[in-house]
Amino acid sequence: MDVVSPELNSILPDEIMDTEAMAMEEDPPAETPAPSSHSAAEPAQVPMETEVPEIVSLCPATAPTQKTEALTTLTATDSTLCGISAGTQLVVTSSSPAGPKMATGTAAVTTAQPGSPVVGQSVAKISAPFAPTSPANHQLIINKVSADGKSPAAAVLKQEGQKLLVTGLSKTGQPIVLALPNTWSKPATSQGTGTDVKTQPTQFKVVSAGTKPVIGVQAVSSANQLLGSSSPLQAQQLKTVQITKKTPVSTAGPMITKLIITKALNNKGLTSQATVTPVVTGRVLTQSTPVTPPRTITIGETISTTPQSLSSSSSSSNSKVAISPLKSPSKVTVAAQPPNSPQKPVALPLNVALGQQILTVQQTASTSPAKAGSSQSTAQTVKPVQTVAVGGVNTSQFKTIIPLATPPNVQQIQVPGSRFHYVRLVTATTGNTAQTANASTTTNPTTIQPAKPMVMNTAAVRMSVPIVPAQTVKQVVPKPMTSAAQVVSSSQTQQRLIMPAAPLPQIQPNLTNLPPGTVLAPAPGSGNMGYAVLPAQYVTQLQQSTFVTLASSSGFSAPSSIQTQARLPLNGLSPSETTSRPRKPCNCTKSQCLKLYCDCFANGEFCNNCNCVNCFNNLDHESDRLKAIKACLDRNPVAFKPKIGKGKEGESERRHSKGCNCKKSGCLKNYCECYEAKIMCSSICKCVGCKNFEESPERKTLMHLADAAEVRVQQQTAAKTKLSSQISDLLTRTTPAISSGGKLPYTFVTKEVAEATCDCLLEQARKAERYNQPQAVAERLILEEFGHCLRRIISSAAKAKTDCSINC
DNA sequence: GAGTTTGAAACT
DNA sequence: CAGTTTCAAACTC
Repeated sequence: MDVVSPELNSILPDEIMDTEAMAMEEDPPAETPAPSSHSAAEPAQVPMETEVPEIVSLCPATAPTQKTEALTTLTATDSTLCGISAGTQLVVTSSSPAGPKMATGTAAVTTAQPGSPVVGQSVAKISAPFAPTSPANHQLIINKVSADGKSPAAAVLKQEGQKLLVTGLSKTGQPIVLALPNTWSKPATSQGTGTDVKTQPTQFKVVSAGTKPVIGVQAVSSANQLLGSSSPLQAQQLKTVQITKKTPVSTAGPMITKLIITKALNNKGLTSQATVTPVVTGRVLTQSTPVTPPRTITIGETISTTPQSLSSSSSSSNSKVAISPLKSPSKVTVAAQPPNSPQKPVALPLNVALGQQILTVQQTASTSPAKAGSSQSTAQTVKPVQTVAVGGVNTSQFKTIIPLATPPNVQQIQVPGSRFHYVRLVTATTGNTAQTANASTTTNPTTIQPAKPMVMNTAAVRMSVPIVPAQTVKQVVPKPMTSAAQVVSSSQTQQRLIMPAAPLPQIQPNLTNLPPGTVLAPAPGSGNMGYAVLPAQYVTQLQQSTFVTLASSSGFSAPSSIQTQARLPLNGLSPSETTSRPRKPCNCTKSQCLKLYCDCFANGEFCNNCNCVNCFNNLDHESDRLKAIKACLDRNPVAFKPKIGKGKEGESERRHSKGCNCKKSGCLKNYCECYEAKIMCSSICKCVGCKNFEESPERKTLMHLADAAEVRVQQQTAAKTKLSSQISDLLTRTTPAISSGGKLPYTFVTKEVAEATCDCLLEQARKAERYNQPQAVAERLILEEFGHCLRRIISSAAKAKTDCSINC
């Protein structure tokens, strides 16, 4: 992993990216969030995975019905509507004309010129001119932090306005709009504990990824800003919205609640210019597009009222999260319920309804004012964090909603189905926050995991949030899913999020070569922003466990303070995952799976179901793993980049980046990395006696043999399948014999009958051999003979049964 | 399954 | 950078 200094972090809006894509990206993402410049910097369009334009509005709302009201009456002082106080809801709504309208509708429409800030409105309005082209990848990270526990965030917003960053444009120009009401961060109570915490500018980060995994736009300002950027990105859309909300607690100081929504969208097919109609009702922002169905994401904090889902498809239960991989309109509702009273537990129901996938996440967080009060600046507990990784159809769409709790705790969003699987974590830091959070991913809202108080540095903490099986809290109730629907979460394994990456030695980040599992973290005591880069494999591994609950807190001051144990399945001990794990297990014995000898490690994966000994390539040894990654990168900055890449123009499309050095194998065995990758050696190879070239007769012979073997295997498999089917069919047809008390046909397979059958089969084999029949033919003859034998046996059995019934 | 071979990775 | 060692996968028996 890499640890990025806060300074670097601050200047890296798009540090999270696919390394490969980054390498291909020539133009660094514009640091400035200016929409125009950003769009200009965007590379050529790439196919969008999601066609659905989205408008995401984040604002607290207690009920959808209040949205309209908030729209019209929302003022800077209107903290009740969008305030952070308990019961408030953050509603993210995205709708398109084609789809069902949201309950809130579009009360307000604001169209802003590119880069033109919207100021003066108490209601945040976002409208970004998006280029007709849409980015393939979108990642939106919004981090809103109000460190000021004394003054209401609303006041700050009112005066300085909110900052809104809009990034991510659909291929068709569909914008992703994020709107936050001015009162979003406004605390219900303006009480400050008198701490030295100063009002910090509301911070939003929006990162969109196009050809790059993430093309980020980061803007931090106290003034209202409208940042819009259109990026002709292609590929996958990843949206990450992280919202940090601080609710000042009279005694404990501000409490920060973070919500992260990551969404990967497949914008393919969108051709119509998205009509952006950002409506900020103070609670709901809606966007409608002519083509795509509306998508609604509702994130709400509710105190007494259950989170209301605006989507009809979403489950009525607030604890359900439905995610639809389909392009069909979807709604995502996330309700976070911070406690008005720090002493009361806060339930953060997360409702996301997307198509057929339904996820239920119940998150409960409680704050302990006493703890916070005792140590205003240091005590902090990890808020419950939920991560939902959803693999959409064809893995093109994903939506992940992760509510984040305390600032140091960053939750990650997994976006499977995309080559960009990295998650950017933005951490809000308020030096003085104490929070106790419990998180549980369960339909049962009552499940609460007591959070451990943690001492954190005043500095922001970045951490990686790998998802591991939860030992304690996770409770998942499988939802009935349609065949097309994929269950995001599995009840088989409990998982939780852990946040290991605490103060780690800073690693000079090489953004172009971020290794898998890279965590961008600030040095202890500095910086507020954190980034976590997760390897793509994490997604795969995490997909197995949908619900992740961060139930425990970890101290970030020292690695040893990590309280949450990574609970990856022990090697070979997780049968439930074996079926979904295509990768070969490693057998490392001496490397601790922390060197490139280990394929798992080299691929950026955690060891899972491996046969390794003394494995450190897991979350239990996150620190060691990070160090090992750093060491590997020190030796070879591109150590984690794919070895097989594009060759020079005119050469083979795929070639080994370094070339092989084979001496004895002739590059015709799997020892050779080129041969193993099924590519021919190239000019950069240093192999001796290479036979792995186009005209090589040995290679051709080998290939033919391999093809023949493959065909043979397929034939055998087909024959076995057919035979099995026949046997099953025969047994099925003879089932009545069982019910009638008769003997089953196989009872007639006596030793003599078996021997006779074998003789028949052998005779067929000899026959085929005599006539030099191919093996396939011989196998067919044998199988056919076997079928004949079975029929005769069954026939005899039936005859015997008939005779018996007559005689008896 | 044990032992050997092989070449990349790591080390000097 | 070259030579050597280590390592784990590939391969053979």
